[in-house]
Amino acid sequence: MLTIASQDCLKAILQLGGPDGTAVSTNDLARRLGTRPATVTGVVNTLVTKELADHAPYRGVGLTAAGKRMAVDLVRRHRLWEVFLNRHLGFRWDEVHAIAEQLEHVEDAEFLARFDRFLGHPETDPHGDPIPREGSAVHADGGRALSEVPDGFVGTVLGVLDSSELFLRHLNRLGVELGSQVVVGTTSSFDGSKTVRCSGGDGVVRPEVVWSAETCGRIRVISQPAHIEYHATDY
Amino acid sequence: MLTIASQDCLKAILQLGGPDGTAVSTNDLARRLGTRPATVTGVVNTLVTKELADHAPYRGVGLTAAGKRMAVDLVRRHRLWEVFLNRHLGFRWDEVHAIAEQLEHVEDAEFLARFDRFLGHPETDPHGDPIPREGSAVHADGGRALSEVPDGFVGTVLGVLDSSELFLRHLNRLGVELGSQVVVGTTSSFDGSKTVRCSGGDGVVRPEVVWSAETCGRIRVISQPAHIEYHATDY
DNA sequence: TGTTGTTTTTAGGGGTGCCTAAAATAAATT
DNA sequence: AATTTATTTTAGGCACCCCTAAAAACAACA
Repeated sequence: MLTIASQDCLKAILQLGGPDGTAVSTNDLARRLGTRPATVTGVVNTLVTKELADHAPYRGVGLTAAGKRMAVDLVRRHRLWEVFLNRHLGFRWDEVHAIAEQLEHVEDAEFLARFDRFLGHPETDPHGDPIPREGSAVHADGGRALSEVPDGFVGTVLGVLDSSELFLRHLNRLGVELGSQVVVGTTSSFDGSKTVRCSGGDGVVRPEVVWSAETCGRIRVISQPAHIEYHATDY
Repeated sequence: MLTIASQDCLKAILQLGGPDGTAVSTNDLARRLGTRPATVTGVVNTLVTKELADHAPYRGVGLTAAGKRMAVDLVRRHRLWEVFLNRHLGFRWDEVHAIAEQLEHVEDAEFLARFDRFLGHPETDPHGDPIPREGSAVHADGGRALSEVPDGFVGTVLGVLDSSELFLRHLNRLGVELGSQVVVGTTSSFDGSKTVRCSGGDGVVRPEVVWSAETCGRIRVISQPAHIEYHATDY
């Protein structure tokens, strides 16, 4: 049985190291976990003892196979809870993360199996991130960043590359949701910002507005015919 | 913020001390918490420091007003989770307790408010125990033990006075559920056992069987007309 | 009252997770 | 290559929770 601090650390190593398992610095871990580098060293040592992590001093931390399995499972639980919070309790996508943080540490296998069934075996969380199946790895995301698409692009929002509350609240203000249809107008060669026309989840199209390069770089889209109607009143 | 061990201790003091707040011995607490008396003394000291408990050495432990408020809230959360596990995930009443133990420590107020609404503001848990409203005290149970009723009694199972897995599984074997109709035949003056005819939640009546005094003393019933039909095939 | 037996606390020690401050190492710059 | 800067670890403390063993307090009974 791992302590909560250890579990959080495991998950942070996975998330900062990316899918290929790049070694992560204790400094970055400390920032992510809201603690001090010295503390991280301590927690990492306990993980190394349990053979869940590798640690070459001054070279960064990585996960062993067993560690990765546990971390992925933690991500799975976290995202299942996010689905519950969003779909059944009506929390917005910028609110679900913090609460799921508390709930993800429930370990009971039978509970998780039934909970997953109750939710209908969802494939993605409210941010569009894939929910790994039991014992499997996190699969690739699919789609690409909105900042990469050409002018005139028409597609759908699949997910975000930044699930921070700050960014998600920004998207709420812009009216972007998962499944929103987007139509890109032009890109500024000065600052990379784009003019975008976007529909909400209800299909209502908003006037064309400018999205910053920072925003576009964090929105994951897939190209596909959009069902956007242009209303005369928008002009 | 209290640690989980402290919260468990707080709840145990409430439950062992009863509604009137009788002082509880550290020995009893240790048994209930699955730990040692010396450990309990330590945890209780931290609770006293936080002004959540009173402790007169060798005289037992009690709760302050603030401590009781927190303990009742913990009970409330525990029972809400039990309702979810039973109603939405299909766990039996003997299974819900252990899992709810893990879930009850989630503190987020907004989450709890919405969770309660999602469940439809339930009044009792799967064992028939009342769910205290936010900030309120646990109300009295109502009904009486089956061991107290006269021969010929007809009534309904309101709840149990012992929610241990062992006892609940015993009731499953007997086919007793919340809302079961019971008809008492006769009582043995030798060992206090009773002959009882009982219906399941589906209304199907089983043959008359003998329930031990131990069993009868732990089932809470209320007198009311039962809708039990006597089938000839039972004889 | 004194003795016996139970209950409860104190004493001492281990593990984890958190901190700050200082030392050690690595990286960057001159 | 030497020095400066940034990163990371070690060192030393504190709090909490857990244990066992021993001492102290209480309760019951002769």
